Amino acid sequence: MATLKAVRGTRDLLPPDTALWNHVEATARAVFARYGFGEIRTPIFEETTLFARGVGEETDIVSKEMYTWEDRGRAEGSSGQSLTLRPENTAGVVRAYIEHKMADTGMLQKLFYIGPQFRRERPQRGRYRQFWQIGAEVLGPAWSGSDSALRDAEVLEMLATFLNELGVKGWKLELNSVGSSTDRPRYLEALREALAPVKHLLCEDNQRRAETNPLRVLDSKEPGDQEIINNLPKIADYLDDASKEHFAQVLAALDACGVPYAINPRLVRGLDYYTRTTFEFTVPDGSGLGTQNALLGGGRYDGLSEMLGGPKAPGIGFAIGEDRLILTLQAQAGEATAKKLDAFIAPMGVAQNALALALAQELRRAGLSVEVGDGSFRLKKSFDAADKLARQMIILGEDEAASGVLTVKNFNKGEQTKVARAELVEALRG
RNA sequence: GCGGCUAUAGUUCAGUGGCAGAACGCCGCUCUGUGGCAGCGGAUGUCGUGGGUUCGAACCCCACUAGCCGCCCCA
Repeated sequence: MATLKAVRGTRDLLPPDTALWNHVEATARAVFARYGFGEIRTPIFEETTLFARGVGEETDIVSKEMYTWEDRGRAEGSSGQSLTLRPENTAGVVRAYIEHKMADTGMLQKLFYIGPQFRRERPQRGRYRQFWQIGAEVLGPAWSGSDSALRDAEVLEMLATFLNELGVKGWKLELNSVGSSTDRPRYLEALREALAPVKHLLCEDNQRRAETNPLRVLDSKEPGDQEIINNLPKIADYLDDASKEHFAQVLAALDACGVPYAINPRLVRGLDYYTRTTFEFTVPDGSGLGTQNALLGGGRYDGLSEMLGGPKAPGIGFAIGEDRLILTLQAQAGEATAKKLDAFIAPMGVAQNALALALAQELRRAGLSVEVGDGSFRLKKSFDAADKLARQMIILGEDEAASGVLTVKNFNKGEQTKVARAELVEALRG
């Protein structure tokens, strides 16, 4: 029989790596809490329509990367809903925002999530079919200040703090403004006009993009097309006064907070819902990501709620690729080593097993991390196991059982001492 | 979805048509309550899967699967 394996693009996360995952998630929770974010958990699958309308019918994600299936209908023979494993989480959060009438509180909502997302892409390092995102969204009615540039800057400053707290080295923030929902169509029109006469000079990929998604031509790396691209209209020239002022305010607030950034006029993002501020945090080559150097991305989505049939609720959010963040931390810090237990109890002989387990129970209740050996092991084997797993080893033989005084070996100091059972917890803590 | 590279022991890898290998790790013994060193011994395994060529295939051919790299795209 063929051996069963995790399906393509999915993987198991095992100790000791999971400790790093927990550390990253705990750090995110701690940092986000300081900025007033609360956790939201949305379903892992939603109606397909949500993503089609929210993310955009024409995007690669929706047009070819979703895991979609037809659910069973209620009655025999009736067809069910089309459902989809979530390829991203912003649409789900906004759906929940609308469904639970959060707008009616009149308050700004600050929500974060941590969870798996699914996209059927060709797997690669830093790109999996089930991958984890840590994200956050700030949204609310306009009068809650949700469209304020202060929120953009706050989110970016929070991300800088988060990455610094984790010890990510060399990150770079790139940002741009893609304009409001009225600027963007005007710019797209101008872009199409400018591309029309020169389109035949572009490479095949860019010719296709010029048709389907002209913004994408801008971030093409095709060397032969750079001259044409450089002469295309700039989004900055098509921003109205309000959008320009908004972007200027974001930059001013980042300057005030000392968050370094680089403006990248070519930074466009693939999801249809982005408006005005868009951004990306990248890490340098050699950070374990190959060409997938984008650690996280995000932006403002002032019209998303309305696109989903909700009230006007401007917002800004981001998604961190947790898998990529972990790869970066591992590459920058070296291999993770398992944290050692406080003690290993080595019973000398099976006769001491029961007592050894009772001792382990006592120590564990006191909050110590403890492993128990088996009395049938030779002492040498116990030493080997103990040294790998724990900082200290407790020898429990006939003498110790009778006297109540235990032998404690400290591997770091190389010392061996006799400790009375009543003082054991204290001695092991030291 | 497209192109390239790769797949052999737990791990890292060698092996280009003739007995399946090394290092590290693992287990045992020397050594029944004091390890890490050393000596000796042992097991490593469907050579990714399936087919084909051949007297004979880890090796050559085909298909499939998976991983990696690049493209597309994105976190």
